[in-house]
Formats: sequence, structure tokens, C-alpha cells
Amino acid sequence: MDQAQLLSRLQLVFQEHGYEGATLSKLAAHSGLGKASLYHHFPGGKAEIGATLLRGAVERLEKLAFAALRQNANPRQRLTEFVDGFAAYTEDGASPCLIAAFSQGSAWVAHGDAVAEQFQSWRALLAATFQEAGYKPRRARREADALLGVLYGQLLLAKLSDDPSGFRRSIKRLKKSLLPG
Amino acid sequence: MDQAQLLSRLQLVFQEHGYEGATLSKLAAHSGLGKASLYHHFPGGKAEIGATLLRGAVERLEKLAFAALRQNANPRQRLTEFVDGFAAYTEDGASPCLIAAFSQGSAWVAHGDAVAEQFQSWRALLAATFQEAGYKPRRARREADALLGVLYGQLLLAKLSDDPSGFRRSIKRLKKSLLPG
DNA sequence: ACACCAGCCGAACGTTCGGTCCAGTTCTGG
DNA sequence: CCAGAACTGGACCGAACGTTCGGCTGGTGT
Repeated sequence: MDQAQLLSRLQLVFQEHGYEGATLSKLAAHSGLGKASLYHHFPGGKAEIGATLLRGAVERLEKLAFAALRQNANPRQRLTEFVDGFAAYTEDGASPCLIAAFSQGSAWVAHGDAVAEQFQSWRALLAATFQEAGYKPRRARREADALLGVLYGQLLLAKLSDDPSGFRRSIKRLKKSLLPG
Repeated sequence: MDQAQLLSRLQLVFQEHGYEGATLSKLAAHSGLGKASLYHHFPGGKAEIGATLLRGAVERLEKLAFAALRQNANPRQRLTEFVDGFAAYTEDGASPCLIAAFSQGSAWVAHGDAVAEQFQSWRALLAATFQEAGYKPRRARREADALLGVLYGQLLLAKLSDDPSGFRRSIKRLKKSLLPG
């Protein structure tokens, strides 16, 4: 099994059970490897597995969604591409965000600082794009917060109500409201 | 110690560490009781503690926020009161929602069905209020989803970015945008 | 005065945790 | 072909898990 497939299997366990709930036994069983084999690939144990997956999730979200904001197309165009990228990252609301799953307990203690920093940076990037789209700085920041909020809120609601259709509808609506401006 | 104080101390542990991370040792230490004493109050053990807290959180959110929608004031007025109530429930974004904290792992397996059902009911209530405020059924449902999404999204962002100021700003903005219509 | 009981606790139960050890097996370059 | 690196499975460890039990307290009813 290659590294990518192993990581994706491990990630499923963390997404489903959260950090504390993702025990080594479950990780081993679900990956098809023994515990010792996991320690061969991740000498740092569960902490290293978690950190690796978190880094992977951040990179994926960066590449799929936020990277679109760094191009030099029309700002409105970039924003809708960002929204599309976020939807892809969450597989249309069906797959919870690993970063959010790490916002509790010991995972947050271990990685919270890095996550908070990353989010501030993303928030700034998003605000800058809104500014390019014509909003004044204060308003641009508010729009950025609102957009991130809607995306993560709908993602959580999809989980809490066990139905991702609201998420998909929100994505469509967001794109429509962003494009015309 | 009275029951209410005990419950609120236990709740802090679940909010901070999540369901799996809230171990009996932490619950005992933080409540000032021995583990065995917890079993006197909650014969069903950790599961019963979790269920009791979850029920309490649902009741609190219902009473603080959604109850406002059931009155017969002006719909717009009721909606802003609802928003205020939600802010109060989360202590202005500083206190994470226990219901959301139970959306992972074994807590979700045990209580997910009940939570999902409750959320659908709340969503319907919110949509009905938007309908009273003049929106057509489809649009009212979308507005209800959007409002819930923004609230929970900003709450999560407050946690992820370790800063509740964005949450407070969003509350203010929401109230402004709801009132005039 | 005595029995009673809610409330609480220390000590231990069996289980599972994250993590380690090591004897193998498989892969790979020379 | 073979030495050594890469990798694996399974037994195993101490610690922590959720849970249980017997017994200690202090207040209440009689």
C-alpha cells in the first residue's frame, strides 16, 4: 500500500471518531496494518499521525480552495472558484473538515496554535480578495468572516441534521451572489 | 453542592475536551467528587452524564433562543430576539455549543439520531418564522438555513481562530439586517 | 437512643489505551 | 544470489479507562 492510500484510510478514522476517539487499535484495524507497522511509518505515534494528517488537510484546503484566491483573475471569479474548491474539499458537504475535528481536547492543545495562525492567514487572504473586489477594508473583513462562517456553518449543519443537501444549496447560492457584483 | 452546579462543572469538561476526551477522572477531579460518587448521581455512568448534559443544552438553547420564535410578536422582532438568545447561549461566542461537541465519535452514535431530529424541528420553526416575515416557503427555508449556518459557522470560527470578536460582530450585523425588513 | 439512608469515598475490577519489543518475512541493490 | 534494509505481525508492557463494591459519614424520623 502506498503512503497516500494509507493516509487516506487513517484520515477516515479521525474524521469519524475525532482525535481522542481515533485509537491505535482502530487505526491499525482500519488501515490493515499492525500497530508496530504504524510505528514504523510514524515513529512519533498517534501524535505524529495526527500532525501529518492535519498538515495534509491544510495543504489540501490550501491547494483546492485558497490557491484560487492567489491567481490574478477577476476577484469575483476567484471567489467563486474558492467556494467551488471548498465544496470539493468537503466532497459537497459529505466529508467533515479534519481541521474542525481537531478543535477539541488534546488535539487542540497540541495543534491549536498552528491552526489558529493558519486561519488568521487565510482570513486575511480572503479579506484582501474582497478588497480587490471593491469593498472597503472593514467591510471586506466582514465579508470574509461571513463567507467562512457560512461555509463552516453549513458544513456543521449538514452533519448535525445528517443531510448535506442544505450545504449544496448554500454553495450554489453563494456562487450566484458572488459572481454578478 | 446542588445538582445545577454539579452539572455546569461537568459540562465544562465536555465542552473543553469533547465526549471521548471527557474521562471520568477529569470529570471527578473537576467536579470535586470521587468517581464512585458520580455513579451515585448518574447510575448509568458516563453515558448518562453525557445524555443529561445534552438534554440540558437542548433545553437551554430552546428556552434562550428558539422560544422567542414561538411568541406572537412581529416576526422580525422575534428573529432578532432569537439571534440575541443564541448569542446568550454561547456567551457571546466564548462558550462552544455542547450539541456540536457531541457530533463526533461514540457520542454521535449514541445521540446523533435525537440531535438530528431536534435540529430538523428547529429548522422548520425558523423557516416558519421567516415565512411569517413575508418570504415564500422555499426562500424562507433557505434563509433559515443561512441564519443557522452563519451562527454555527461564526461560533466555530471563533474557536478555530481563538478569537470571539468576529462572532460578536456577526451577531450585531445579523440583527441589523433582520430588523428593518 | 437507635435504625436508616442519601451522599460520598478508596480500592480494586477487567478492559483498552498508547506504545514497545523482537523474530520473522519481503523487498532491493550490488 | 545474497546481505542488509525495509517492513510486518503478534505478544507484551505500564498506565489509564469506565465501572463496581464495601464501608464510612452525618443528618432525619421515630
